[in-house]
Amino acid sequence: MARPLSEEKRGALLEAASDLIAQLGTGASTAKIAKAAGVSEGTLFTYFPSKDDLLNDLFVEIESELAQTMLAPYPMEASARDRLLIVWSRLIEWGLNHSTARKALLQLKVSDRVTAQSRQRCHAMFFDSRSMVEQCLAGHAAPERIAFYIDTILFELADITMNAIAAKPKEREVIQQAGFDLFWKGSAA
Amino acid sequence: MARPLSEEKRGALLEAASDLIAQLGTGASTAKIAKAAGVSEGTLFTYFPSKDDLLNDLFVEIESELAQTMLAPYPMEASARDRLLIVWSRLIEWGLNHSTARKALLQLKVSDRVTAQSRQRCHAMFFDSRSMVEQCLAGHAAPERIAFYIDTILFELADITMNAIAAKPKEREVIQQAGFDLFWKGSAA
Amino acid sequence: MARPLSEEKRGALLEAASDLIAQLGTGASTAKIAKAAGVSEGTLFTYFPSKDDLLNDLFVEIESELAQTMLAPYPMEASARDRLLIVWSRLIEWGLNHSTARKALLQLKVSDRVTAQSRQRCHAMFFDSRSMVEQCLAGHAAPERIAFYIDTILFELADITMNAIAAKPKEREVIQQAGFDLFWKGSAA
Amino acid sequence: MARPLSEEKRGALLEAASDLIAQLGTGASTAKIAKAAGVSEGTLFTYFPSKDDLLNDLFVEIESELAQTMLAPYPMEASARDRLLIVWSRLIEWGLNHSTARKALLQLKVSDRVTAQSRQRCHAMFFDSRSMVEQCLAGHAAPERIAFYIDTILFELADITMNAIAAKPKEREVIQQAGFDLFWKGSAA
DNA sequence: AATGAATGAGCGTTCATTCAT
DNA sequence: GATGAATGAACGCTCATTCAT
Repeated sequence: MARPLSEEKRGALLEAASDLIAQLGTGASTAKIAKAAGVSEGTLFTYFPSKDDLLNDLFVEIESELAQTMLAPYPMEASARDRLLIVWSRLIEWGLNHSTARKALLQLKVSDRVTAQSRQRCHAMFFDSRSMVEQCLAGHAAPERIAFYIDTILFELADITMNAIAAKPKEREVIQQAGFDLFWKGSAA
Repeated sequence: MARPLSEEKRGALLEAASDLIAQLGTGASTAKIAKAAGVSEGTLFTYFPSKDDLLNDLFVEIESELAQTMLAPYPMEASARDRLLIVWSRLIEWGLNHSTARKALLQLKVSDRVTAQSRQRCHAMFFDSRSMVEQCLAGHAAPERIAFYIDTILFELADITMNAIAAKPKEREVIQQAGFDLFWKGSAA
Repeated sequence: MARPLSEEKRGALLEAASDLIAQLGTGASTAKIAKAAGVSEGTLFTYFPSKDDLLNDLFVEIESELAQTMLAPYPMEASARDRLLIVWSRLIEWGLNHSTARKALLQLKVSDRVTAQSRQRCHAMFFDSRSMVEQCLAGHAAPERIAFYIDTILFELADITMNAIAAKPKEREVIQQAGFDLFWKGSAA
Repeated sequence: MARPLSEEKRGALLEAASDLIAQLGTGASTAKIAKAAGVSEGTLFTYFPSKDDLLNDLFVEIESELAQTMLAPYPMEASARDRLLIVWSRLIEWGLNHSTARKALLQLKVSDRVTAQSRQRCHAMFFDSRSMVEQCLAGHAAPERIAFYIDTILFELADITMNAIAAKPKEREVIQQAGFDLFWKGSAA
């Protein structure tokens, strides 16, 4: 009976990959990643058959964490705007608390080594959150534009806003609010 | 005397670099770029002392083209909204007409091989366009947020919009308008 | 665990380097050296982090072998002149038996890629031999010139002598003796 | 009628080559040498068909200058020892006054790109000086060893002595004398 | 004759991956 | 399962030399 794969090592590898990819881009070498994770070069390949697999798994892992965060319960009695504001705040907060992961994600999104399939898988993980936001926008935005606001604008606008906050951390409150206002007012029918 | 540097070859190299970087990221090899440009590997380095120089020059080149496009005259008698709509349309049109350049730009922006200095140089090239947009927003948006709307939101939102259009080219008109509306309504005081 | 570094391969690399550097100078390529050693190009760099390291290690290695040879016991009852003659003979013999190593050494000494530190390390390895020679010269040479004779003249004169022998191997005995006589008589007070 | 080759440019190229080879070894690039000489890369090759030719011509040039120096008249009435001392002094003085040329020479001697023919040509240039030294040693050294002393020892010993002086310039007088004494006393029959 | 752009082989080095231990 | 030595194809870049100007 062989030794089982250690979840701990897998995690260390993903974290090391996240750090190094954030820093150096997807060109970060497997040797460096393995070393940063405290395992040998060969071990990386028992957890991820190839570097592409590591990249894709990392992408899914990070998106998955974000999706989990978004899934936390929302106060159902709050107004649509207020619930959407919570979505917005969670997005921003997660990004600021996971800035390396976010940087890594940026690199991964832009790389053609992350497959369409991985992207699709991640998209699916946001199904519930998406539905929730859909409800929030239901009475507020033009129905035919709702898909555009959610799928195209919301997350990307949050990303932009986070970049602005990252550049001027002291103005976080103001920028965060300005970003939300832009989205809310801009999406009004 | 001797043979003069050929602007044609320089152009071919930049174009080849643009294509391959759009496709493969900044990891695209100088050998491939030279081959695609129809010159020998060594020749690349007579035009660009190093790959980093090529990357930076390409970045500046692309941004410069975009900046030129934005600089074309605007009808001074048009309303603020209409003039901003022209800005928006030019941005989108340029992006759609130069989709590889835009993809390459995306990769370059995300790479730390493009220096702060190059980014600064490009930022400066948009000074006039920026002033113009500032005037458009003057009576429309809250004064303290105008900088945020221009420096952080406008171009990035256009990028997002272009991505959406690229994914669904048939809905171009609709998406382009939805993006503009979001910006205009969202930025109203 | 894993495969241990093979002392055999390291040796083969150093020997191949010695041969090729003797022949072609320090410009001998790592690819040629690896091939001559029967390992792949990459393997060279698992044994020596860089070509400079290889060069320095080789320098130290060769000097070390020579130093070992010189360290063999000397008949304590022999006269100063006779003991010095043994030093001289060992020097010449080593040189003739290791003519490629000696040629390589010549190239390495002349290269600025061999660091001051490596040279210092090697100098130190001859400390005991140096002391012995010092004793031999003690009653024979002018005290203020002993350092000059040892540090500057002895080894270099042996080198010159070896070159002469290499050019006319048949006259080895005569040349070897002539070289020694020059040193012994020339250094007399 | 084509433009004649300029002796000035040829000289500048040889001098630049001397400097750079002294500094960087024979690996110094033709481009750097041309630049240092203030001519274009291509021009180097109208004066020297190949880098090997440049190397060989430089070797001959430097040796030739030294040979010229040695050829200056000697006081015929002086004793053999005194005349030999003049030879020795000129050798040392030339070396100290032309330290870059000497360093370059060292690199060239050790390189297999300098052909046996070039070496032979240089050897021949010292014919007269050699005869003169031969006369000086005639009544002093064992006849069968005179060739060894002249061809093998004299110049090389001077080289060694110069290195020692270069390392400790303040002790020039002492070292220069010690070197000569070693040669004179060492070569006595 | 002079120039320097053009060339492609070669350089030292890195890399993802394999496999003996 | 874990290790890290082994591999050889690429990589970015340099070079001696050629040749259009």
